[in-house]
Amino acid sequence: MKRIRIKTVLSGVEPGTRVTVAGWVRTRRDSKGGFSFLEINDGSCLANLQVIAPAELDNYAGDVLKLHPGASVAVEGTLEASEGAGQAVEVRARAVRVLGFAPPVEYPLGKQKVGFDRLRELPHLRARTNSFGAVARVRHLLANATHRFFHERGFLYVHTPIITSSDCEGAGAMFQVTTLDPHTPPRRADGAVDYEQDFFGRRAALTVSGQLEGETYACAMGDIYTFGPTFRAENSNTRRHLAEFWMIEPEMAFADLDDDAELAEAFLRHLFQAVLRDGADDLRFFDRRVLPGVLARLERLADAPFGRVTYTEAVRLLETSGRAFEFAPCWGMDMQSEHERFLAEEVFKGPVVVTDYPAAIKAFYMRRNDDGRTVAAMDVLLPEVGEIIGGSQREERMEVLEATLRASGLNPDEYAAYLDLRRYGSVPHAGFGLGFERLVQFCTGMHNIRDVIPYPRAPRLCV
RNA sequence: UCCGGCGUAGCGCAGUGGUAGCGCAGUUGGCUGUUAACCAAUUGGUCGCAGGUUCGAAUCCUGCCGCCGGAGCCA
Repeated sequence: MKRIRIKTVLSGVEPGTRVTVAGWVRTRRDSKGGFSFLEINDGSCLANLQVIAPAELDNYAGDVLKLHPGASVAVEGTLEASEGAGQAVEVRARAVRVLGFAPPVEYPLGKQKVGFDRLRELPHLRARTNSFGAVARVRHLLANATHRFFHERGFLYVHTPIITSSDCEGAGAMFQVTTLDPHTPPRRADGAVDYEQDFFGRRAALTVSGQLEGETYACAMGDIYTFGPTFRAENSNTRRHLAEFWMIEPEMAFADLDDDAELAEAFLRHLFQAVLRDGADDLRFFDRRVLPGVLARLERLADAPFGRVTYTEAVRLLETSGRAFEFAPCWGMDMQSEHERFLAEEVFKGPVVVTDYPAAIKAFYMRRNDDGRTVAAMDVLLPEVGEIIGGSQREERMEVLEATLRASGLNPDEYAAYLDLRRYGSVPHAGFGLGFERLVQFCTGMHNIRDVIPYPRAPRLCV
């Protein structure tokens, strides 16, 4: 079918031009003046295209008057300046071809309001709503802006594995991958399941992070990034967690924590500017219908310089703030979200990078600082959301890394490959991780993370 | 996982012990270059499931299931 997208039609096609558009009917209004109005949406943009379907059409009574929300049509006609007030242009149809009717009694997305909860039960249809169409477009923009940003800076996109051998991933809750029969798995003499007979000859699971594999490529290619799905089997029931989510993880060789923080700041600013530039219509929709103020928030952040503070200074700021927190701040604690928000919203009044956390509350791979009690870690905190990025300079000194592994109760033998990077031509390197859905959540103002990914997976949710 | 809230018509909701309601959608009719169209009529419910208290339960109690919010964990 030779069709033109509605986005294109609405962005400057000359009145008088013959066009063919195709899409789904949002609403139909009949006029006794001898025609019907059809509002058509094809997903290319938020706006609908108004179609004038004259009663003279052969199939007016037979088809057009039977169109309801959800029906699909192809319309051939002429673009005209609109006589009505709601739109600049409209298409006067010479032919309306029905591709598929949508029975109004059955179709769940009519003209009535449908809540996000209900739409979550209809993942195959919810992209046809204004909200989820807008989310899908913004999500695409952000993904595209991510690749552009790293490509322009010479970062290599590395595809890290989805299935990993669990031995090397630490103790997080993982989804096991197996082809063994769960009822009658092969057993070893001691009664344990014999994973040597499993598909991979050993236990395997879905990845929780591409970082370790990303580091191996950074320690050969220089600057790399990963952008792929990750999986956590934790029983988290919150509006900020998914069992399957996408993560962006850059990793830079010959880089320290300062380089890392600079990259994070430039990256976020690039993303905000890209979505403001290319997603303006959708952002206005979110600002109007989802979260008033989300647009101004993005505009503020797109140019705001990031604050910078060490964890130790941050705790002092919290302690001397005079603010009564639910959890009293003290050195050594993990920062609560109330603390993070206070720092970003009231102290720095903008994004802030907190660095050099206590070693005790951070992962084994983060580089020990000379003070012996902190590590070169950073979190980027945003107003109103808290942490959006977590990163660190990695420990590149083999003896220190080995000692930390042991102290963490981990077996260095299982990290042989990771240690090899330090054994052979070790270099300082640093990176961070950004949860993509939380970024989409932040930019759209959508409240629940399950509504910014097409098919959300969470405890008891795999529709 | 813990705490709190909710579950009533296709959808969004009201109804705190006495015959189950409103709005939207649907259907029918009317009207109109309409645009969240409007006006009138009308269809539609085993009140999440199971048990209990009571003359009587959507309403009170217990258990279960599901969803939402907050917390923890984190991204």
